[in-house]
Amino acid sequence: MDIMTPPHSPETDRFERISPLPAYQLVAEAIEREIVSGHIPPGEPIGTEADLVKQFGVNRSTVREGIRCLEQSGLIRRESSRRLVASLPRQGKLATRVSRALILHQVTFRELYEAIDMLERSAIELAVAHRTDDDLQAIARNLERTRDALSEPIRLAELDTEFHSLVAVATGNRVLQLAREPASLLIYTATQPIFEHVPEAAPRLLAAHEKLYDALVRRDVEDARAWMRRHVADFGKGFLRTGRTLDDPVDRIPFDSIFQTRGTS
Amino acid sequence: MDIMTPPHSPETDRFERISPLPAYQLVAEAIEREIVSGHIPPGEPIGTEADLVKQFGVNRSTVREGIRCLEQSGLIRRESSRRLVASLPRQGKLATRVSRALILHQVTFRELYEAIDMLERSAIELAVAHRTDDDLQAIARNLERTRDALSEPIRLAELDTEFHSLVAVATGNRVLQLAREPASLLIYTATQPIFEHVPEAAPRLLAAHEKLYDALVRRDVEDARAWMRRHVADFGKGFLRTGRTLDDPVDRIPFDSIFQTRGTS
DNA sequence: ATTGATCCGTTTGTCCGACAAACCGACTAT
DNA sequence: ATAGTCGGTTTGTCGGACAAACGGATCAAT
Repeated sequence: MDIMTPPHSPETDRFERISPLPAYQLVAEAIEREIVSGHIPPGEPIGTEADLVKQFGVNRSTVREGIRCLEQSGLIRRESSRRLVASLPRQGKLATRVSRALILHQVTFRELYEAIDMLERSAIELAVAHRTDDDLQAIARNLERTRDALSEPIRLAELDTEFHSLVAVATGNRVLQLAREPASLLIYTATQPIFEHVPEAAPRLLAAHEKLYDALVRRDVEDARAWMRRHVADFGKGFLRTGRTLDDPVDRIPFDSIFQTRGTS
Repeated sequence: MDIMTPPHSPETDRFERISPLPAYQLVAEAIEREIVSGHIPPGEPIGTEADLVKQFGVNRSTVREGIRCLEQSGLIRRESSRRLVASLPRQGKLATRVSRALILHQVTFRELYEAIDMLERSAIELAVAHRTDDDLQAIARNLERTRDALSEPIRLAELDTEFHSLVAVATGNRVLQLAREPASLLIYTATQPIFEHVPEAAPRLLAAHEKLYDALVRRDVEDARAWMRRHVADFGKGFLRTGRTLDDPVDRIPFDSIFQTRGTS
């Protein structure tokens, strides 16, 4: 992994960039600038392809290629396949992208486990500080459903994921939410087999979630962090009991459940 | 922010997706599958446009639109503007995207500050556990350069960013690296003014970095976390002294330093 | 009057064919 | 061996074209 190059290194580039970018990129950048600068607020319609052809004075094919780029980057979205509107990149899509990248880079379960340990303890700490009553209610409902699903591995895995997402929402911190989401997506695929192989996993999960809920109610940071650590450690132990080892790369088996970048959205 | 919908909810979708996706998306997905499944390893060339036209039996325009999508998502890269090759999405590009999204969603400095506090303490903790001698050397070199740049705000901001990136690299954990990078990019823009407005900021930064380095050398987790907390707190105080408040949204002033999604790469 | 069906212009997705410029590799001359 | 030339290849862009889907308006029916 290379280190991020600082945004601008004054010595290295003595001349202006000499490559006139292809027109479709110029189109994309022009529209992009209008959106990120706020001139086109989210929800506002971009013109039709014909409009853009007129405005930019380029061919329709060129406009279309530019649009594809923006569409892919999430800055424009289509309502009803007809209306192209400016849009804020959806966090779910971004997280999905990042997850996929992590898989392709073959990160190990150890990395995933360690990161989640850190991220989830951070999340619960901030959630303790910022949770509202609404957050608590949402989590309580999740606990309710979890109690009813103790014998359904698939449902349990979903509810576990949801629990941690709700905790993240309770932080009121979108930076941390977006930071932890990719890891959360990745671990989902490893969760379900645990409930199938390890009988005590389900009740332990419920117990931990309840303790975490309690800590959130009482705003007890230490307790919250401690239980989250145990909860994540439980996952680690359970994971090992499913026969895999921590140094395996996060694999590419569950593609279809992860790679829903296109589709319903 | 809405809650992440679980990867697959069995009740909701009873029928197959009925909309035959546009051909260019099918092209994109087909190639995407070949890449993520590993059939086309990174670096391997995709065919020319003419090849793809033949293989998919669609028009060249359609192929091109599909290619634009993949290019944008980072699964395809071009060597020499001629050769299209499969590629692993670069973490820098992903992080840039996420940063941009956070700006567009107008996250506040408070969110950014809290998240960084958590993420950086996590990073330093993992770095203490996993750092190699090479990591230490790289950080030592960064300290050296920092000592020489105490009176140059721009350079200091760059070196600070680099320091924390190096710590992240020292974790050996790419999940955490990718989780913290977007926040790191965002804070870079807020760092430089601090060195201009707050005289003691530079020496305090250096002192903190040196203490953190020490803690890494001695593998002292508690010390490392404590100093990181102080270091981040320093940033917070310095930030307030530049006249802004924590509840301002992270603003869109420094576009050009952030939005380098296209260009040199 | 509200509901339902029909019609027409618009917009998108796709195709075809074409051309200039840039690129690549081979070939030639020094 | 190096430099320069040349021709085929590939990309970027263009113009035009058409079917299908969509949206809105008009008209018919309850």
